[in-house]
Amino acid sequence: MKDFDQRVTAVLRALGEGEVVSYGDIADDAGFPGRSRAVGALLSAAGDNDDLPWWRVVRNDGRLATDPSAGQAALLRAEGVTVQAGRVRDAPVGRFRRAPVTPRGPSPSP
DNA sequence: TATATGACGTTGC
DNA sequence: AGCAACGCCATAT
Repeated sequence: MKDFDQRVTAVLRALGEGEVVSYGDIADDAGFPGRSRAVGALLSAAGDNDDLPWWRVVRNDGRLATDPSAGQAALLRAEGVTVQAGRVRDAPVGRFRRAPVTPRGPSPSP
């Protein structure tokens, strides 16, 4: 196991409920800035490994990582994250590392 | 070893 | 806001 994998895995396991981060943020926190794509490859290799909260990982734009078939939207909603049109809305778009999820219902009036 | 592919990110239009 | 092109890194063939 490479240090990269070990680090990324640790960061993922450190995430809590409703905490959504992007690939780039994970790589950055793991100490490997710029390897966002490598994180995706790692999760891809992990596959159905439930030990890793892959569903809490989204794109930097807030869009879901995998296809809707993966059920990532449902998993995120189960943790209190608001997903609309395949996109996370509980966090500021751009760089939302450990975005604090606002547990509330339908109130889209920022 | 070289080429192609992809669970990404940024920039430009 | 959305879409296309380029760049970057790791795997697979």
